[in-house]
Amino acid sequence: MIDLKLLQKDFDGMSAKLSRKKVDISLIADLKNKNDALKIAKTEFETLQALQNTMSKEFGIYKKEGKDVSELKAKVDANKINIATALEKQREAQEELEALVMAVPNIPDDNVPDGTDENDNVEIKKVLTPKEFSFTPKEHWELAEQNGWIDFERGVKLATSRFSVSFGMGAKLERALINFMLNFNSKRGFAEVSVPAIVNRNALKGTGQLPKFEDDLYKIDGQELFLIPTAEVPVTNLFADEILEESQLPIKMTAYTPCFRKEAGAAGRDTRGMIRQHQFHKVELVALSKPETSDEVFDEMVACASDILTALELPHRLVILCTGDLGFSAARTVDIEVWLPGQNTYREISSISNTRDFQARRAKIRFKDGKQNTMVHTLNGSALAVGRTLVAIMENCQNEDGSITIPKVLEPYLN
RNA sequence: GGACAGUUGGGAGAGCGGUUGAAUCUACUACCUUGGAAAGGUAGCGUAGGGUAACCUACCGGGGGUUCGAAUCCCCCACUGUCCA
Repeated sequence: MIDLKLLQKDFDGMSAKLSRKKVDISLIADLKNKNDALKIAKTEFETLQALQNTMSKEFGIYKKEGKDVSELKAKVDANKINIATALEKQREAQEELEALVMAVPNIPDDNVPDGTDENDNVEIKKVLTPKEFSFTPKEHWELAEQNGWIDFERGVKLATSRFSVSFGMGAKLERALINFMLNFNSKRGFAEVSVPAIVNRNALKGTGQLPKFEDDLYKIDGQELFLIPTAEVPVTNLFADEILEESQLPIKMTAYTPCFRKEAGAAGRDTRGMIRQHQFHKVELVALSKPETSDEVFDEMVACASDILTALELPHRLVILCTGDLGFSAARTVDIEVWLPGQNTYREISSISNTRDFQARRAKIRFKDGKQNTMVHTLNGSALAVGRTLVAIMENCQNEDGSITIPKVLEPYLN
């Protein structure tokens, strides 16, 4: 959630920044008007309420002293009607404002490049050089089937399209990768947590998936519960509604969870293979930090994810997302794209975001900043998407006969 | 699935329908005391919004109701605990 106080103070500055993210100026103006309207409605209600409170107290005193209350009661009854209308007005204003503000995305950092889509993202650096193949490298689905690692048809049989089943070394590698990544992240100071894969509406509001993106989520029928699209949701919300001690920060966590996405709007994209599945494994990094150190923590997270790929000997590049490609909650995002020789392109394998205080304000995660309470900064990033890592290993480590040479760092995890 | 009990401030734990945002204990912070500490004393100590300020408003699991007035009474829901099937 954006800071409404700041909007009031610096409307022009804020709307200029938000318009970089394609937010309609008229919507921001509307937001400010609604906020002002709410303030007026609130003041009106509170004045009436204060009067009512005073009279009610008098009423009690009158009764005690045995005085006649009929005149006072008439006044109080009359005021009661006014209060009811004022309250109703305030409630309406509140609801209108909330509906609007919950749908406004985060403000991009000043140094995020302008752009309309992923083509305007800016490469920061490349790590490791893709190796030359003396043959035409195959795509991962071909390798996966040839090695008997992944069965796409049986996934469809059990569920529906975009589900798959891993067998043998494919299944083992998934497990190995999860363990390897969790250990790697732990060594970098991210404490391991294990969280529910089902969360309530409130948690999803806290991190920004709701109310705007309900169509992307799997909802449990008849219950206000959803399958998580990412561990970011439960892990970030661990500290919702809490006021942390300054000494606790930064809190750095890592968690493995399955992730579930409807992939609404992705029809026809990546239908083949396991790039885009409805259910996938992911190891996530989440951090809460003081505002002044969140950039530092962000860099640590990017380095952590990138170093995992380096350890796996997978060539990749870092890309900073432009304003048009930035997610709803993010102020700044760096994507890590891994090289896929079969597809002859770099594909996203990790996305690391600093949401500043956007999620913290929604989820009410604060810390004691001297005498006052201040919103923390929340950060999240994949380290890494497991299925896509497996894809990258298959394509990068393939031999001419279709066999795959497993990266050395994984050996301890496969015995 | 059924019955009963509970949900109050960081923790523990009071609270008759009226001046209670809430006793008390504890924790915490500052100061006094001390050579230093302990003990003791004094003061402060929930969150959010509004106001230059005095101060005002809201919040006692969530939602609704009764009442001039609700932490307190009624209804619904959620959660926790105990017992039963």
